[in-house]
Amino acid sequence: MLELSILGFLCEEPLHGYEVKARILGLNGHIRPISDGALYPAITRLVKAGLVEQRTEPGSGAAPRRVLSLTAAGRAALQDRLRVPKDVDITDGQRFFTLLAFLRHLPDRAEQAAVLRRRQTFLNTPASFFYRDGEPVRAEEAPDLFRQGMLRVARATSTEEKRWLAEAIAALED
Amino acid sequence: MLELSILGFLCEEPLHGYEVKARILGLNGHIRPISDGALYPAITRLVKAGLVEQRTEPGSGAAPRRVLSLTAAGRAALQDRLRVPKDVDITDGQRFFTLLAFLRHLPDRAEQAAVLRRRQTFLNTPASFFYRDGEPVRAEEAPDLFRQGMLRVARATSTEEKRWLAEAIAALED
DNA sequence: GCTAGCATGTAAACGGTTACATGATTAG
DNA sequence: CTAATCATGTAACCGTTTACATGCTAGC
Repeated sequence: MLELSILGFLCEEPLHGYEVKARILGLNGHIRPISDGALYPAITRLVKAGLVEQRTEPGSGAAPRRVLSLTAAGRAALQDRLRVPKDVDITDGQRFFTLLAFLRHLPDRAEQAAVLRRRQTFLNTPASFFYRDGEPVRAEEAPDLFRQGMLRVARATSTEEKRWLAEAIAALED
Repeated sequence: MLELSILGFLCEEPLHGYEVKARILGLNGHIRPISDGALYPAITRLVKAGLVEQRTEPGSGAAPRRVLSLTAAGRAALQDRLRVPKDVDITDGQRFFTLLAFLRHLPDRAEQAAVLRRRQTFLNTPASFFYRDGEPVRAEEAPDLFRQGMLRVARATSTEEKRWLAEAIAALED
């Protein structure tokens, strides 16, 4: 997931590590700022795998920067990860949003639509949230105030997401 | 987080591991079903910490069950985790929802309201989501279809959650 | 005879956080 | 002079996933 974000941002333009961190922060808000201990090892992995190239530049008032850019292999890897997401990436909202953030880098609109349709299918399978004795729980019959809240918020999210998915898929298939 | 769920479910009634797993599945839907490799070690940790007691019963048509129940220390630990959630628990939606699921086990309504208020404060701090150059990005000006979708869904979620929080806090302070 | 569900567990690998470490520049 | 921001990195630890392992019962 972190690797996907790094590849995604580098696909737009070359950046140094610190900038990547700032971009990720801007995308997520300050929910879960990414830590250095995750970021720099991830970059090193991508460089070793030949997906990212680096050249060192004098830093603007600080340590020298490692300016990173995507290689051809890196671009291909990014597109693969977007095209063939793992099931987890489709079922976990958090991950799916990260995927969405970079889905524009998939060149083919049909392939973009296919990813959205996978998510749509998941959201439409029953039992994707909050079941009790095999039956979906309605907000009114939730055992307490707090679970009622969970249900309300979950329902609002899912409703809006389904609406958007339908519109977006239609638009991609214009 | 897993430990919180285990403590939370055991607070309602004694259960064996397999049942706990089923409850967690019912709460999350089949998004991220919890794995055995996470569940059983977590139970063992809680037993070692004296928060959970176990007695073995013959299984209904299967291996013998370890029936788990909360100790007094376990109940206290659950309430502590609910009362004094870490910042992560408040800022991460996923974690906050898990917390909500068991918040009814906090005996004091004022303390329940305090937890909700912490979440409310977080949701109202600017920059909690999707910023660019220090400015919040509006859905219309998002760079592409997909990020527009992210924003729409995020906004719908946050709107509904804020509305519910306001109502719930008011209700708790009746 | 086989599959599905019940029920428990372990070991390796992975991805991430936390804490530690360094050092330079700029603004108050 | 001190805090914030820029900029990079390592090491220990932690919780989780994935894969492996076992074995019983009920229904097809």
